[in-house]
Amino acid sequence: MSLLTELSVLVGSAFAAVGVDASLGSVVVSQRPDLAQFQCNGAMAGAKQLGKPPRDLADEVAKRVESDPRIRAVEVAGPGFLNIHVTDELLAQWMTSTAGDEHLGLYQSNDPMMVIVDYGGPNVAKDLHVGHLRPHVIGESLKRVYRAAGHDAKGDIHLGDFGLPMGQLIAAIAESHPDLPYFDEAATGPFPKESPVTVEDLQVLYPEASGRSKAEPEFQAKAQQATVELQAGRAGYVALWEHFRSVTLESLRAIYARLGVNFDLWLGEASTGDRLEPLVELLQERGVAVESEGAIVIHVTTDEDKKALPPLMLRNSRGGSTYATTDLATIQERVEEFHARAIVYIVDLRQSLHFEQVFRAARLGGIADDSVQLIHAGNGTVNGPDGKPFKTRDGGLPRLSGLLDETVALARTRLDENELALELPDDERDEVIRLVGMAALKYGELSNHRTTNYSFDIERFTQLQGKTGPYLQYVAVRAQSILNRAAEQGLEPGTFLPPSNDKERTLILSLLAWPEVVERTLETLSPNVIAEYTYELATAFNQFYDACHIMREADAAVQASWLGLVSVSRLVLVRALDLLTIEVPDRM
RNA sequence: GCCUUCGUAGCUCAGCUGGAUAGAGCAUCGGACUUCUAAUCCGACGGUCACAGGUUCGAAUCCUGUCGAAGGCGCCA
Repeated sequence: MSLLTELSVLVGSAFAAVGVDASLGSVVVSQRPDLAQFQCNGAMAGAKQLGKPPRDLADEVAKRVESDPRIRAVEVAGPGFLNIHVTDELLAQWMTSTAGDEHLGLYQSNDPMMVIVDYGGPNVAKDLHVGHLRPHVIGESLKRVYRAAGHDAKGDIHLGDFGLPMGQLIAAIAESHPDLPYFDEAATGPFPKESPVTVEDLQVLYPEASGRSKAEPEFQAKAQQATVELQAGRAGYVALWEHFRSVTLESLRAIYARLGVNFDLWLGEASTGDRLEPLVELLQERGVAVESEGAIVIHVTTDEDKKALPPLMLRNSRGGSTYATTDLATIQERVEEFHARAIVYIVDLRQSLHFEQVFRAARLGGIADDSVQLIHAGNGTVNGPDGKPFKTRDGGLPRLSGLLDETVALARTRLDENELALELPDDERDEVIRLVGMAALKYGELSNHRTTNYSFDIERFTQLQGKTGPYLQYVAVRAQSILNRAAEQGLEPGTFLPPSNDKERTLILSLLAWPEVVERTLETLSPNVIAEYTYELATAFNQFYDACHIMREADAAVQASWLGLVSVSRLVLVRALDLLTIEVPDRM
């Protein structure tokens, strides 16, 4: 329950009483704060149903609503807007219940779902680059939002550890180090525990091998052969592949620790290996998968399509699986083993067609029925500050780890320049700088809508003022600082009094809007809704802070109520930032 | 060629699924510190929402077309 729901119920019953649908009574935060706190636009639509002028209907509803003791005033404006003001007492009541609620008013789903959030998808042997930032941060955020709404969400890294690239690596190493035991066809193991290659080696090897594969048909054939044998379970190849996987994961874990990204499942494409054959057979039995031009495909076009979609390639003409196959098998795995009721993919929008094919195939083949939501929550691309695709001077993509270093270094420069946090011990200050850097980066990322192609401008993101991560951390820390100071004087947050000025009212209204913010984030699957909100809340708090000098307040009851406001403001802000994967230091 | 997404202030972006006078940040100009952390707050300037039609009480939002941008289009992932 939230204040908005309570009001919607009230206004809805008034609509029902005059003979139209109660759902017309949906109350939203006013778009004109100068005119009202809340508004309802239902009269315009309802008037059509009743065949009477909207203002007449609005007047009737207003009359019923304004007699309610919780309502201070209702006005009808324009074509039939209901402008609603609630009593200050109601606001105080809601602050009391919000402060006493461990979820701070957030709806907890009464039908919790198992949600698998698939984000990241880094590839074995490839370093993370700037482009990986988006899905990782958005995915981690959405996973937390699902949890905050009472769902059981798991993040799956879905490692790219399958297919031709693996064969290319094996073929390359077979050429450069033919004496290694992994290449003895008869060998069954055990093989050395130590990896023959480091992750750095792989990062050099992979682009080479991939390039050669395109240019040299002979090498390509070897790579394809190795891929097939690896998938068939040749012991030496499997052992070598496991090394690729483990050295890659080790380096990934380090960077995820810095980023604050946590996966619950460390599965990959290859973990579906045992499912591929039976899946293809099953889909053939069901008549969904058919032979075409030497391959096995699933036709996914429907009559409603303007243009035929390419069929999903289940097995290519060489007998190999594609990533469509593994993605389909992964859906099966998630449904059967994890009982997923929603699978959310945070993957580049450019893969839209692929997911459309896979989702349709999953429905057609009965892999996931309609009780399982399949969602491609695609993300846009990252551009450089010039608005063009992000590239380094040599044309490559900047490495993510380097980018993190750069960001933290810039955060340090900012703090140094402004002579901030100088009183902190060195190690604490270092940690603050790290958190400030990460906040800058993540807020810069998440304040954009998920689908936009945004300009990555670290100079702008690390600004300490304006709509940035560091600003939001600062506000939360400032709130904490007041609470600390109050506690030193033995002052505690107390009973919420009805607000006595507009800054206070605005702050309370902002705090009480939090449940709908999370709700809407879940509807749009875009964390920028929360990012936008944190800035609004922070601004409302700062205005309150500016207008109401808490420590200097003479009236002890008012002071205690204000301290309560500070406390809840800080809690909501910190919670909201946590959903954006942003951490707030104790002081800064 | 076909399909998809996008085009909002000088710059970077929001815009709560069709509502009132389209909002922020940055930049520019001006104001507020004997401070509960000024990393703040207040004000000013800045828009034919790419363009043209249409749908209706009402359109940045929905439909059609034009121009422009990015991306995708069976055996890579």
